[in-house]
Amino acid sequence: MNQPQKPIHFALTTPLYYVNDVPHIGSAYTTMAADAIARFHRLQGKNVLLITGTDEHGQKIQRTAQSQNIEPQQHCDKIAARFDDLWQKLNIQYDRFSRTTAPKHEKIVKEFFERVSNNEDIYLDRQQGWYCVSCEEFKDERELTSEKHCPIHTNKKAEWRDEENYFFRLSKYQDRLEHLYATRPDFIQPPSRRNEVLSFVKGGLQDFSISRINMDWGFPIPVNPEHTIYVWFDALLGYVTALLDPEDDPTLEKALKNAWPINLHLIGKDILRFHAVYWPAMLFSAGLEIPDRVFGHGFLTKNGRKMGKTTGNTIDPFDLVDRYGADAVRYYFLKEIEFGQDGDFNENRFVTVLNADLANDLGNLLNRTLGMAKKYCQAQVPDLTGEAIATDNPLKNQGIAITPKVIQAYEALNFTQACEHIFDLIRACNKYIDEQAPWSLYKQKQQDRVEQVLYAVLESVRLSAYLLAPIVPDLSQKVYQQLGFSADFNNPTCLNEQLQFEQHSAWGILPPKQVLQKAKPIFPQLELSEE
RNA sequence: UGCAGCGUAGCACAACGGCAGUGCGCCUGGCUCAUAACCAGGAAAGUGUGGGUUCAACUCCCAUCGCUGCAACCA
Repeated sequence: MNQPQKPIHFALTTPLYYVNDVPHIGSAYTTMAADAIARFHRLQGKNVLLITGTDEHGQKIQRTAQSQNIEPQQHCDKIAARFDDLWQKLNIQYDRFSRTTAPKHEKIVKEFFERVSNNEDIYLDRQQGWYCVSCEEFKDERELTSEKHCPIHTNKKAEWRDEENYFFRLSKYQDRLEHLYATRPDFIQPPSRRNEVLSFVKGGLQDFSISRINMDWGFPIPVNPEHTIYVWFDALLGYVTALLDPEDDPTLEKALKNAWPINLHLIGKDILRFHAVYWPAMLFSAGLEIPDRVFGHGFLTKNGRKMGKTTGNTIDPFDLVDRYGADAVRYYFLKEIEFGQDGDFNENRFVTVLNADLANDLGNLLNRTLGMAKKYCQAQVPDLTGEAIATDNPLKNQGIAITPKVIQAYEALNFTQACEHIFDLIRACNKYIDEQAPWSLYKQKQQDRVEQVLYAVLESVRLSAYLLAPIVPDLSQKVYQQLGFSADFNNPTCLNEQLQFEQHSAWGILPPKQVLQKAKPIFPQLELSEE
């Protein structure tokens, strides 16, 4: 028998990214945030399931593949691999990579469709109108430009379509959705996004089409193979398929057995409606529970301007990681951009922020302190414990105070605030060293005081690194290593065995006389590199 | 056009109706343990604009300008 699995305590998803093109910075942003949240929960000893993946069906994919003279599946495989590459580079620890072209996914979609259909929520109707292939959507005539071009894809002409489609009876769920929003005010976050959804729903819901005709890259509608299931109905269910263990039969029952409902869907604000309106309605129809929370984060700009391939104003995530490293990229986007709001990427600012926080405030702090420990304490942690440090020691007090604040910030997905609390402590350490001037105390032969000071600083650095680990795991790892720990923040087993939260999130646990390693800059100062 | 939000030092953000703060940058000084680092002091906004309520307004109200988001199937 297999060992009984620990139940999932926290399941979260990124979107299943559309494989129309190689991953862009927006996908990376969502995924970095998701990974930080996942790591935060794992740090607390929870069994976490982080789901990401790719959405691979639709006419756009079909046509893209065609234009390159390859099979759609070949194209999908190629692009999906690129996503995975980027996640490796960014040190993303996902648990499931769900692809909508997976055979087991088809089974799940079919079963789900039948449930919804049996509930009489699917019907056939005629749809006429202008269709943008790039959006895979029907457009209102008034939305289009005078040349009948889609407003989003201004280089593409919309096509006139007159076809029969299957529709999902979204309108039926108007009341239940409104009740959901009213009774669970935290379901949609942040509040500004919630308001948008509320006002949208208040305007009255119309049924939406869930199939396309004349398109074969996708799953056929079970009752009518002439029709292909439209991307959203298919893609959202990828979250369910992802829950299947490898040995499971692909049934809804199996999929939902241990991690349903999902605790958090993390998405960009552009796909909020699908997750906050369509998705819960689909789940209502199928009789499934609703996820706990949907968080729509903001969009990124570059140098204050909208990003876009047509304007050439883009950020290549691969290039950014290659030039600056995963921790730097993760830190900038999570700390420097308020999560939920739009934010800007500016390379100048990127470099100054990283140098100020990671190289100078934190990196140099560790470096200078280890230097003193080597000179004054034989490269060992002073023979003290946290308890031996005076109760009025400012670092001790601040160290004790920050953990609950940081936890709260992480739980609210407020990475900026979590970092700010941590860096308050780090800056306090630098100030404390200056005030205490251990080098003078040493010359005055006040060894006891030197040791008190260094212990308090080393321990505060340790705590800071521990609390930063969800955001900059490799950096935290280096700090811990130099402080004489062997545990690895990237290794889940270590988290449970050597880095337990109750112990390491407390101030004062640095083991007396632990042998310190050689000081080596954990984060070298960056220089603004040429693009 | 309708609904929502935003507009605060050079930049990015903060401020239960009660002395407008923080980080980056800038100037001056200090220190020497340290990654030209760190610490201290300073210059710099009177809060888009015009009214109103109040003993007191960045905060509440009205108007106005500017920007952003949403308004049916777009990461």
